Amino acid sequence: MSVAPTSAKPRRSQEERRREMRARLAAATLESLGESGYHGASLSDILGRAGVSRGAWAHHFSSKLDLVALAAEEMLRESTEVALNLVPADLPDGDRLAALLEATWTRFYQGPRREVLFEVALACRTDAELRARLAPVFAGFIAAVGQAGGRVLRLKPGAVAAVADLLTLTIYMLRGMALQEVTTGPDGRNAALRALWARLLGEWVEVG
Amino acid sequence: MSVAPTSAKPRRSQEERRREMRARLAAATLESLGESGYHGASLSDILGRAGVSRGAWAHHFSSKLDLVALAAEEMLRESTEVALNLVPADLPDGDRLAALLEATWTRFYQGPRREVLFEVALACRTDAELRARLAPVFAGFIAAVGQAGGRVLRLKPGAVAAVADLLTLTIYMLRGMALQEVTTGPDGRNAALRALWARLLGEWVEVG
DNA sequence: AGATACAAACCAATCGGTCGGTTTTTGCAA
DNA sequence: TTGCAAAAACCGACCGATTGGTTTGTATCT
Repeated sequence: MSVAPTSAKPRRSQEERRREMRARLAAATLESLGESGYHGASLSDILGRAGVSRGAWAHHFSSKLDLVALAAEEMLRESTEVALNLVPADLPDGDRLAALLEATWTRFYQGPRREVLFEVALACRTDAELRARLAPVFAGFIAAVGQAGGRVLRLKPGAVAAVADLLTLTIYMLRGMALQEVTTGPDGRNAALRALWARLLGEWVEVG
Repeated sequence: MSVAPTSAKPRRSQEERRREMRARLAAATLESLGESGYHGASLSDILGRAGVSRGAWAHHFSSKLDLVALAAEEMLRESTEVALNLVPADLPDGDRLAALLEATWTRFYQGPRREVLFEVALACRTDAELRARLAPVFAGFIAAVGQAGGRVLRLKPGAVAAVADLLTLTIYMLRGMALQEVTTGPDGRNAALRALWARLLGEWVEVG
């Protein structure tokens, strides 16, 4: 009787294996990066989380940096995707500008991704090789945010500033706020500050 | 003939020795942190820069964290001092708000201190002991900036926001801008953005 | 004399990375 | 379809280098 594999015989294809292994390692890397920081995310720690042997890792990656870079690239590319697919129609009526700001905040500057983002960005400063690999992806993300913002926002008549500039200021502001929360923990007053910023911003632009 | 010490006999007092040694180590620590990041600032690297033996270090500090914390504390306290002594009279006439913003930028978010500040702040996230030691000093710095700002800025009639909130938004903005430059290098366009922000801010507050 | 400041050899633990060997999948020839 | 060798996936022991930290001994100051 040629039965189907009973239990321990998944018979996965090599490509399937490869993809799953790399994904598992990348996920564990992000987890370790977020939990222990770039400084504490040792290879042993990552491999332990992923339940992957050293040999397997070596088979798929040429160095630790190679793994970290891939994980960061994947995360950034996903964020870029999200930014590009931002559609104003999804926003509720009423104060749409505030809603947009809030959406941007929760999407990009909250949750475990935020910690990883800061860790990796800062690590790029002192690691030329990592910077070389991630710079284009970072740039792509920034460009996507700018593109989405320019598509969604419209300058009010009489405004004295360009949409792109106001957008950059907004991103800087959110980023500084996020860094604050990374260091000191979440702070409820920041939500009020975002609302305030939306109100100020509303003097110059509107969601269209 | 009891001559004065000819050359290799400085005869420094113990307190003098102690202070100089600790200062030298702290300076080397900041240098290493700025150049190599928290991740790369090893004890060997620091001691090498300072030209200090391992034994001497151990005599003055109980651990690496002890040294790093002291160095960061000193730097933050100095910044706090600077913030507290901020006097609007020093500002030139003309666009005083823009001048104030620019002064804040160059004082706190430019130069080697900035890098160290980010490295240490981020390290605090994943190192509870470091965070415990530096949290009060960080808080003191923030409070000093707020106090100085509140003393220098005056709300214009009809403004809809509190000075403190606008101040916090400004700090967040500068911080996000600084983080950008940390990762991607200095960018001339940011100066124009600061000028723009000063103009927008001028709608609500004035330097008094 | 006694304490403090400093130096250098030394230590276990951990780091990223390598290496020989085993298991699983695959492509091709019989 | 089956047999089988090459290729790819995977494992864990092992490696030299480096980490933060200790220890033992000497010089300098009080």
